Amino acid sequence: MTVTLADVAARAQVSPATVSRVLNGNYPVAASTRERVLRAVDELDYVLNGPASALAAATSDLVGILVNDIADPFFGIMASAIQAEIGGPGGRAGGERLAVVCNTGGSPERELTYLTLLQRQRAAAVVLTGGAVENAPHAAAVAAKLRKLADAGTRVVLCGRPPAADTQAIALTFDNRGGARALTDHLIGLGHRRLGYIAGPEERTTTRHRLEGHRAALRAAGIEEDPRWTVYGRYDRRSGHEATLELLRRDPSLTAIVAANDSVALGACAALRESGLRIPEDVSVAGFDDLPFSIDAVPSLTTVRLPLSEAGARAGRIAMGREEPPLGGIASVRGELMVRGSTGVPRG
Amino acid sequence: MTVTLADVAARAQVSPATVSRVLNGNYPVAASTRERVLRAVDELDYVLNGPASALAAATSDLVGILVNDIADPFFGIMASAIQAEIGGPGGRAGGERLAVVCNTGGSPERELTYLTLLQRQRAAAVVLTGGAVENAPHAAAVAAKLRKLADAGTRVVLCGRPPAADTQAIALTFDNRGGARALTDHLIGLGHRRLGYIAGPEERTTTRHRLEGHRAALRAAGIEEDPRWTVYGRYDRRSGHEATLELLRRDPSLTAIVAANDSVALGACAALRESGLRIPEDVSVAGFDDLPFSIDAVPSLTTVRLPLSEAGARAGRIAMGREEPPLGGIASVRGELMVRGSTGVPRG
DNA sequence: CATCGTATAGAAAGCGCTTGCTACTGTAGT
DNA sequence: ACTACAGTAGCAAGCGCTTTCTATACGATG
Repeated sequence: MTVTLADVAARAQVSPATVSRVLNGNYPVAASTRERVLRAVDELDYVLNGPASALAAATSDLVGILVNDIADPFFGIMASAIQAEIGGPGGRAGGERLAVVCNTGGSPERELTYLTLLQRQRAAAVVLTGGAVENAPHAAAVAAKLRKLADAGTRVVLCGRPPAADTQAIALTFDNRGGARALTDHLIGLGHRRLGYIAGPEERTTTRHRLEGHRAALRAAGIEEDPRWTVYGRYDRRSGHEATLELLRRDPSLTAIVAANDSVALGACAALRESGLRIPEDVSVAGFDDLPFSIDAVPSLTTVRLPLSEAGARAGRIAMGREEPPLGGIASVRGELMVRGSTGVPRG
Repeated sequence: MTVTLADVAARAQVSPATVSRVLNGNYPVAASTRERVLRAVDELDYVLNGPASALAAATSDLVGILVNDIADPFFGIMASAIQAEIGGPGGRAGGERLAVVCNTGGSPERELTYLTLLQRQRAAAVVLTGGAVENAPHAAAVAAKLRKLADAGTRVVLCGRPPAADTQAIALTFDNRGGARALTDHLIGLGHRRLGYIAGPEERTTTRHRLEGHRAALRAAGIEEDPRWTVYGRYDRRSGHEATLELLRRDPSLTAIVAANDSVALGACAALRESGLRIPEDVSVAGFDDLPFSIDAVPSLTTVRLPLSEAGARAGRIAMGREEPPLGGIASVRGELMVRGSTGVPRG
């Protein structure tokens, strides 16, 4: 029923081996033969059987991209950049690789499941994006899985994620600590002394690093932090909204709110506005990531720009072996402070 | 080197056939045997070889999701919902399916390439999202490909995309015409008579349908449209920004601007503000889709809410055969007008 | 006690492709 | 003219799994 290599071979009057070689182009085939084969392929409308080919060759042209939340532009932008580098030419079988993004939803189990599924498919490469979960057993399980993938010849790259110990995985990490430090330094420079902080989920590395940067800035300025000033939440606007109301309840005298990311900051802005507070006259707000919509917020959002596209593109190239990995396999990517309208000198 | 089924079989003292049956669970195996096999699997840390299994069984557990732009939350949200329905239990091999999203970047060629790649992998199902390109040869090529996929047993579902002729593909389309009509009716009801329209890329069905709805509303109200009132662009904020400046140049007397989607509307808002115009006092602005950030815009955006998650979930379920397709294989999903702060009665 | 049905396990034939090796040309080197 | 050797093409052995068909063992049945 379905057309196979053998059918093509018969039609082109050559052996299956020859057809395979024409298709994979890694063995000398006379021009006339090649043309005859290609014509047969065309006439029969032949499509290579991926699984069969992967089985025989012991490799596949699948590349996996793991993201925490595909509905979040933060990941969407990175995934897009990674995929753009991978989809291109340079591979087997006509240079096409199937770059697929897998949505873990931030769940450690799903992350592991997807890794297994990719291992099962004998993926050519895997790129993991986003912060990791700080949970020893899970981290160990992931590390073990990555090691196994690497052993099986799968290239592993981490993008915007801390290095995994005992793994040959290349890591491109964002300097979340440094960015957060710069951001809070900016606020302190404006004169703020009472700053609320809306953190992400407590168990994620990204959350911890950003919070650490924030606290380092406070400490450096000799500001003693009130435990009430930190609220943990999720990385979405809803969380920012709720957390802001909570912060306001705990300490109405706050003059600035630093959010875990831009979406959270937007939610915070909404909550402040509903509470009758002006931004930045009454309360300054800062975000993180500099997603596209941040500049359109009113007032536009002061934030830390992360080179999502650039980092993703680089990760993609490394995954394809088209760019040298950084020395030591680890590179830190810095963010850039973007001072805009949502931060100003505190009232009084 | 790598552990195979045979290794597991040897360790468990059973035949490979038995191991396979334990793993696939579709054949009676004595409890004691099953347990012995599972222990061996565990001890050897065995991972099924996907390609081999797909080859032998002539099916795979891969499900493809095609999106136009993964960095756009519109697609991210849909993809997330689809994937959530697919990743779950219910399939072969432990109920795990690899739901992968493929980013076409809106390019017809890439769309076709991905479809071929998925066909090559013998995907279990394919979900295509987003508007199609209105280009006869390409539409025919896609339809042909979809037909072939269906013939090979791949379930094909279109989500937020017009039905494909001569294809058994199930289609869940958004009622873009109706939504746009309601939106412009609302504006006209407020008293607007001079409305600018920022359309998406001219060749997409979504663009055309929304524009048609808009024009139908104008016609029904007896408003004669000035050709200068329509500008085509892309579906991003930048485009909205540029197009707005262009519209303002062409006709400074416009009192309302209807955008192709929310991102475009946000760009329009920014441009208006930069031009010293107030929203909605001087100019009203309306979007489409009701993405999460739209409610946080200042003023919050009047728009048409599309049930992205619901439609995606349904498409996912249909793709998995867990829900009956709609009668006739086609269903139209309606949007809901969300009247918010960005629209008001025109000045004067 | 012979017969049968049922539950469970194994043997073995592929699934469609890749690739190491062998075989056959024709041309170049001596 | 004879060997040597590129340049091509074919043979055939798998890759690791699924599945049909067959075999065995048992308890139930007449």
